[in-house]
Amino acid sequence: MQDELMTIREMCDAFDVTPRTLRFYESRELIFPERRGQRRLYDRRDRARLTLILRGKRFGFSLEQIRQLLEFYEPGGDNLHQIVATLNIGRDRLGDMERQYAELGEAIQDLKAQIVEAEARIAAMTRDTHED
Amino acid sequence: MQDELMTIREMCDAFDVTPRTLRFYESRELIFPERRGQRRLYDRRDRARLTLILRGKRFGFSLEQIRQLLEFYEPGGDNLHQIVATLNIGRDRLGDMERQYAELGEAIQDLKAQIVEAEARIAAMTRDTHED
DNA sequence: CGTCTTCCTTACGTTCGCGTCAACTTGTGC
DNA sequence: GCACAAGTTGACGCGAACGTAAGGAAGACG
Repeated sequence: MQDELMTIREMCDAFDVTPRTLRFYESRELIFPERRGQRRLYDRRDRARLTLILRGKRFGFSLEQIRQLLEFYEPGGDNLHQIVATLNIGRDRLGDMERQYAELGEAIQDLKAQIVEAEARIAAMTRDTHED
Repeated sequence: MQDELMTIREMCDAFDVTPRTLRFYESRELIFPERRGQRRLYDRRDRARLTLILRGKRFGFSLEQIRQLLEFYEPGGDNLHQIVATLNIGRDRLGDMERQYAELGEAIQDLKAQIVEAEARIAAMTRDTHED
């Protein structure tokens, strides 16, 4: 059961990133591809993690924040203290994301209002032009 | 009508940024405070722009993207072509933000599910411990 | 066997967003 | 008048997130 292993190039093509980026994420302990000799091989789990990494980046999270989130998505520690700790990290991140979600909603409303206004200005200008 | 002018220090205290940050934003043409002699003085408009800047940063936008957004929030050009151009920039950003909003919503749901799962694991562990 | 391609490591370079001095001007109180 | 606080302009520094070039290993192919 090879679990759909992919080479670094296949990963780059699939996710639109460079090899350098994948190696960099690995150096920061965000992904842990297998090694067949020297070569890296990425499985389903690595792809899932990379998806979350790129998503997190789009939200403006740092790689370190994302690393903590990933840690949360994978069981990790086996003792209660560890699990509670990562749970709290998850809750913190959730709080961040919910705040950001709410704020983004407002920003979208503001921007929409501005767009409507701009459209009105354009309508007025073209109307004036045609009535000239 | 002084329009509530504030010094750089008052701005820093109000927005929790450093003077360096405000001067840096100015160098990147994000804000344009008046000058009384050498000293900078910030009015209501500058504060509104700074609010949008800090908000944009929280969303992970670059200062350049934010600059374009700000350009959109202020009339700017007086000819039709200019206005249409900035309108399109605004629409692009709106699209970005709406995509991000939707994705963030999903991410929040995912994370919530993970948290519930982690809570269940903790409940099971403590129950086992107490039943020992 | 040599060559080609793909990957590897090492390491220095780059951009963004400021932090951190250093040295100078400018009101402000005493 | 003179110290002092607040502000100013360079200029260099720094961490994050990669880009990029140099040199080497390793399997595939004719």
